[in-house]
Amino acid sequence: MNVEQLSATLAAVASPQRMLILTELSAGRVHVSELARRVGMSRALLYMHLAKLEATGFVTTALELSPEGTALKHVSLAPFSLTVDIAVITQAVANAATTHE
Amino acid sequence: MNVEQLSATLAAVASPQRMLILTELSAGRVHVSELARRVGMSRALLYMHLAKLEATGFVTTALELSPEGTALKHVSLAPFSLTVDIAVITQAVANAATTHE
DNA sequence: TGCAGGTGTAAGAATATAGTTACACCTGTC
DNA sequence: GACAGGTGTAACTATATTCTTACACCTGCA
Repeated sequence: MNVEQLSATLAAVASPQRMLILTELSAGRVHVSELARRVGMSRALLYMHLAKLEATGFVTTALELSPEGTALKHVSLAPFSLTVDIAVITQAVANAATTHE
Repeated sequence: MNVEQLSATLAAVASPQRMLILTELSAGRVHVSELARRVGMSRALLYMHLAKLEATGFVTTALELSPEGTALKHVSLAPFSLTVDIAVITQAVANAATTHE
């Protein structure tokens, strides 16, 4: 984990809106339109937040067909636990930003 | 810890520049101008970053007189360890933003 | 007096993030 | 066909964050 990755990961979760999304998902997976209604935001905006959460591994998505035949994009919470202390940070800084891992 | 506080805390540390500052401070306390030289940024910009780190408790500052009589603002790393998982987030979301703690 | 080396901040520019609106397209049902 | 309810995204606006520049003021010293 380099400093750019750690920063992106922490930034993804450091948002009240995205914390609300994660909380809503903790009860179980939900499709995008329903999730948008529950958290009270437009689908377009939710897509932006989901893109950040998915890119950093906090959620996963799966496009599936409903029994009625319409496509539903299900969003699921991915298990995670982050610990941030000075050792983690110095380690991330030590890894060059250009390093793959 | 409510969602606003948790968000501010995570956002404070979710910055490559501020991670570099914390790493530099892990070797010991440094005064502001010296720290600015070491991390390669202007003092004005460093003050902005330090304000965020101090507001969220990652660093402490102390204004002291040097042996030569000039004032030096020493910056010290505060011990910290954050754990972020879904329980921490749901708990923060459950606490109203207007709640004090 | 004139530097050198500090502290502290205001004001504006540049950039990134967040949010809105509107569109195209799909399936099933009345 | 028209409608309800989905997915997906482009383009734009609004706002927040980051960064630069410039200033005022202080102490010690040649």
